[in-house]
Amino acid sequence: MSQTLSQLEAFFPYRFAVAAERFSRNLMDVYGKSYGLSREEWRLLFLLSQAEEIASNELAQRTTLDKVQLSRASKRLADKGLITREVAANDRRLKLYKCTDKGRSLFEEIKPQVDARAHEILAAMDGDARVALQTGMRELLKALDAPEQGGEDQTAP
Amino acid sequence: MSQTLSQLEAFFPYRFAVAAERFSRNLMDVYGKSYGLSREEWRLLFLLSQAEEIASNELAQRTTLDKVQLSRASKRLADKGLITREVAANDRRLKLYKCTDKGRSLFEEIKPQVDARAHEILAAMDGDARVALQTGMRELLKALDAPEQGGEDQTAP
DNA sequence: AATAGATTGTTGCAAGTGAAACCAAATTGT
DNA sequence: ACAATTTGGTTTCACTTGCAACAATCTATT
Repeated sequence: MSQTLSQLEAFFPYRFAVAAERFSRNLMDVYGKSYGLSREEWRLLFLLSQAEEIASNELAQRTTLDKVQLSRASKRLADKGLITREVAANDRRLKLYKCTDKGRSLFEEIKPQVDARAHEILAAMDGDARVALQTGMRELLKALDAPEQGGEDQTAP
Repeated sequence: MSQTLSQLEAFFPYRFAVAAERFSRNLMDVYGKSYGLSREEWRLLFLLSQAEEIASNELAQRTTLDKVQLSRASKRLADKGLITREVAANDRRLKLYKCTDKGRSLFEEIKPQVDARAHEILAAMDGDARVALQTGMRELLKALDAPEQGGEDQTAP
């Protein structure tokens, strides 16, 4: 039964990365294969479908997308007619992103399927383990957000 | 303090992916920036540094690397002189991978640094949260490994 | 033994990605 | 008001990645 794991398989960072990879890929199958959205496009559409209008500088803070990814993903979404992007009137460097009706309705179509798939995976877990995972993840995110408690940059400028 | 999260930020799969991405990137900084190894190369070196000799078909099972990734990563590692790969005598389609002394000593040099970085991040978490994360992750991996309880493949062959 | 089929590793090509360069617009300092 | 710096978005270039075709080798069927 309990076959011994290789040291790599026992290595927590590896297990973490593998789990995340599989989980993510599982969901990508839903919005990717069927609807041709990349992960960045999906995230952006997700965000925009809820807000009326978001400026690019706001997005940069709220997402893990850097400006290059944002530029490319938004261009593709705009080409597909799912969002619009127009230059802001007050600051013409910025762009204002809006979800079109088409984009919003596509999101409404996809979202339940993604939820279902995620739920399907998590439902296979024990209830206690599920909450453990969620609380653990929340704390990990805090730890990753924390100001790198000193050990980050040893080189002087 | 507790600013309301956007629905995307509250979406568990998103949080999971972000956490994994940051965590992984943090470690990649160690073996990547300083030693020029890709994640696949690092994993392969990790695995090979422990075993005497591994055949490619074994590797396919034990890793998340598909055959293309394996071919490319192993070629690069071989070019750097960190591993050797020779065709198996009994089945000349297969290849046998071995870690060279150079590869093993490089691994021994990097591994503690990766451990240290991982520990540094996890140490910023509360102890309870840390074990919660680990048990949750273990159960999630089980759930992901599980025979996809029905909903996976609806297309008949 | 010979052909058909399956398995394995590599390669070619198109699409994607990251880092740096680049251009446009705004802000600051003089 | 003008030049210098800063900020934001796009583009370019080199490199990686995923998918599919490919060649090489083994297995099975006749």
